[in-house]
Amino acid sequence: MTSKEITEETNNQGRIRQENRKRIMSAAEKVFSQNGFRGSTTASIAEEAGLPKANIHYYFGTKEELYRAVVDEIVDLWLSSFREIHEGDDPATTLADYIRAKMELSKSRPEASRVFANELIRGAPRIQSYLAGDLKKWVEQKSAILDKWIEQGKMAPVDTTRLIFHIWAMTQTWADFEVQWASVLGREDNRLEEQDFEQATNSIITTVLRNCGLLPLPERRTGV
Amino acid sequence: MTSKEITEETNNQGRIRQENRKRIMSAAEKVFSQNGFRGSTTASIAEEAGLPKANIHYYFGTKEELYRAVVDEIVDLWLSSFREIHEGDDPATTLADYIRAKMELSKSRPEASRVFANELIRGAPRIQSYLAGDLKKWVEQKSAILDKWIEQGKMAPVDTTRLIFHIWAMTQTWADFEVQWASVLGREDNRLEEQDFEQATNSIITTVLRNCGLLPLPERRTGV
DNA sequence: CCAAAACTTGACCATACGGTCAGTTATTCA
DNA sequence: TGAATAACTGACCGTATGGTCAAGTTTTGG
Repeated sequence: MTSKEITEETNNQGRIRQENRKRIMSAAEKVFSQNGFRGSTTASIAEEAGLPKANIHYYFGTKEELYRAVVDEIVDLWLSSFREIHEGDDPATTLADYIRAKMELSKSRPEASRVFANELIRGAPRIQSYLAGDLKKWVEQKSAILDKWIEQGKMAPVDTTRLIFHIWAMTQTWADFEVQWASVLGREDNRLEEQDFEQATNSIITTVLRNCGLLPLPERRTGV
Repeated sequence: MTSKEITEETNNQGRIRQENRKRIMSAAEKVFSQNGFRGSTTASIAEEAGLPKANIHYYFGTKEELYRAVVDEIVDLWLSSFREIHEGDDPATTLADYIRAKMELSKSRPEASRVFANELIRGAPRIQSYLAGDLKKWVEQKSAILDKWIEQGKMAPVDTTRLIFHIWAMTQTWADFEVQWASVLGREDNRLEEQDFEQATNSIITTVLRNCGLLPLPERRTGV
């Protein structure tokens, strides 16, 4: 929610409006995630929301406006999920926690992740300023702290910017491309299970911590 | 190209047909990658190809048919890029080579990668059989060989299936979400540069090899 | 050189789509 | 309770879209 009409956000004021906007945005997130902006129809969003089409336009004017509201909410969610990292923190714990938090998002909000992915694939016409602004700053800040940790000998030297990028790639793939991994793993209905997310989380944490010299290398088996 | 009408594939037979199909499919790949199936119009594909719209329908009947032709070609490309791995091969070299090959594809055919990504995000209605068939088999074969290497003490024990998934995630992110990384890196026109791909490739190789115990852990700096 | 086959395309059609609006019903609050 | 405000929605509109077609032009192969 970008700061707009916050006036009536509490205490029954515009209660119906709030509820219906939420309902419509939830339906829209689902439909947009499956068909992208151009491929989604206001009629199908209305159907998903269980409301007549004109109602959607009553609350959101145009399809573009509705889409922006959905994307803005997702961007806010993304940004708020970025924990603060401080110079004094423990690298291994911090990295593992961050990976867990991102995986939790992939599991709980896969549609949001896919709307975002759709937007990126299309060249991100609507979130350019977010990418080159808030997100860029966040990456620079975080990688600066990681670099400090390296200087202080708290972790091994790595390319910290790419480290962050690749953490995102590995965590988001489990939301965006769920069907691919579920199919390859032979899961029913092409949906991943609780346990798949846990196993993936562990695998990513291990990979990242080993890369940063924060986990001892496992012994190789002695040849059979 | 799925084996269809191979008869007229050489020697000027159907030369015009071949050339125009190629031209249209190339334009279609570009348009589909940006708008997905439902969001792409035959008119915009025609414009991109520099041909009248009716011409597209002359060669490909329906939009659906054209889309399938494009997706089939991409699936073939993907499958053919999977190098054979043999039990006797050297793990470090093999893994590094595979990562380089995948990154080469991300750099040279980003649109193809995005069409594929679009299809996955939508739940892969058209490539389900490929995912659960050829691709599943490929992953099982490859991870079996990696497991053998682990048994033989040639590399450290890791979750080989997730290893493969995460290599894909890290390599494809540079094609699918190029605009995100280019924006965060502050690149002009939001396009990645040659050097970005090299750096990313090195980072992924290092990450994977360290994870498998195939690269010595770098020394930590002694505290400042 | 010629006729058959392949290719080309402007004009057209039915449908789907985003969006509007006027008339109605439900809610709020003094 | 009543009047003002907010919410609701069926019917409608202009445009965009996928697809067709018939009339033409070009290419092919004997």
